[in-house]
Amino acid sequence: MPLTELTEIKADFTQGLSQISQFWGLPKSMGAIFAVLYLSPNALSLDEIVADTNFTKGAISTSVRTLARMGLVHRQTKLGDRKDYYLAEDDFYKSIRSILKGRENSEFSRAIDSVGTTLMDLQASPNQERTEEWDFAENRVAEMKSFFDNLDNLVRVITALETMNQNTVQKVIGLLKK
Amino acid sequence: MPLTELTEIKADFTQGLSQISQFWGLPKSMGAIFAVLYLSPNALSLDEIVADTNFTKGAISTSVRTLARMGLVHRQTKLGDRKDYYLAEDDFYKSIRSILKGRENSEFSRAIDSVGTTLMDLQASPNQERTEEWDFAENRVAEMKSFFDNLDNLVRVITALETMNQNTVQKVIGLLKK
DNA sequence: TATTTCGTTTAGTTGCTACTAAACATACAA
DNA sequence: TTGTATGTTTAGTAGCAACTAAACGAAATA
Repeated sequence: MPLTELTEIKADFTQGLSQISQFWGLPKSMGAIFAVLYLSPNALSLDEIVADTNFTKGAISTSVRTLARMGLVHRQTKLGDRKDYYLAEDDFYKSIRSILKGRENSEFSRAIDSVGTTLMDLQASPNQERTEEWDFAENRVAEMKSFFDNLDNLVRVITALETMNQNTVQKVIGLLKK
Repeated sequence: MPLTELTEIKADFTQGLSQISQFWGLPKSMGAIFAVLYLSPNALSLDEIVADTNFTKGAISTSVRTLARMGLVHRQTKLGDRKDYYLAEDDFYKSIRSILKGRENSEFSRAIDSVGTTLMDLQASPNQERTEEWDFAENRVAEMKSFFDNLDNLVRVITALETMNQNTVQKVIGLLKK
């Protein structure tokens, strides 16, 4: 039996995005915030988001700011109004690029870099110290690094795209299908 | 100053993969286990992994099993030997496909599905109940669903690939570059 | 049968992080 | 000035998930 009340449906949708958010290791509140903004025709103030999500103002304040930093929502200000208003980004492809762009600064890239330094450590060894195990490790790490470099390259290209849409994805799919 | 001892270098590498693992919301132990297996020329028993990682047997037991379920490591048994031996998958592209395959069962796809049911709920409304807000929400959710469908399609194609390697990635990059 | 050797399961602990509640800061208005 | 409306920061809490330690089970061996 389908839901009939719009508020019910919205709540359900919000719940769904919260789970997705959680799945990706992000706070549930971020998914919830995005959901209510995404379904709202007009930009919402912080307090309105609070009312729609049942989180506290403090939680919304911080979560909505990181959402804005990720480019998933946009902050608006109206003249003569001290409130901030928030709007959901509705171009998901743009969002993806925006998220990927933030990757350089992250803890993740630092960890990736460590693979590179490990490789350099292994390569820096004088030849007489070489053992089979050493060579094996060096080869393995070299393979991993080239894999990461490949991915990094892919991400770089994607973020550089000025447009990415269904069409782009379709083309990629077509290419992969052979 | 580069590290000189192989054990030091290995420890450093293990540490790096642990962080990466953690970054993706996985237990650090999984990254550590994969690291020691990946650098080992021969398959390792559970106790050997324990010795190399400083985790307890219980933790290794469960983590290595989920790694195996994800297809990132492989369990081996030798005749006349009760021990299990584990080997790291070294084809990362294969690993990616393997991971993506496990996605259908996951909590994630259930959440994705909820977007679809939300859309159906919205579409099931009799026309006289329609409001601007309702229509807006319906359009938005429809857009999101089509985005997810696109992604799903992409993943489906990728998992269906019999081979994926640097070459494939290069082709995709070439296509994206224009 | 008892004993050893392996892997698994369980009960309990720890640590992390999202969240709440409330204090705080800032700007505007009266 | 005091008061009011906003957003931010902080201190504390609660819940969760990874991990430890230890009990358990199962299989081989004696």
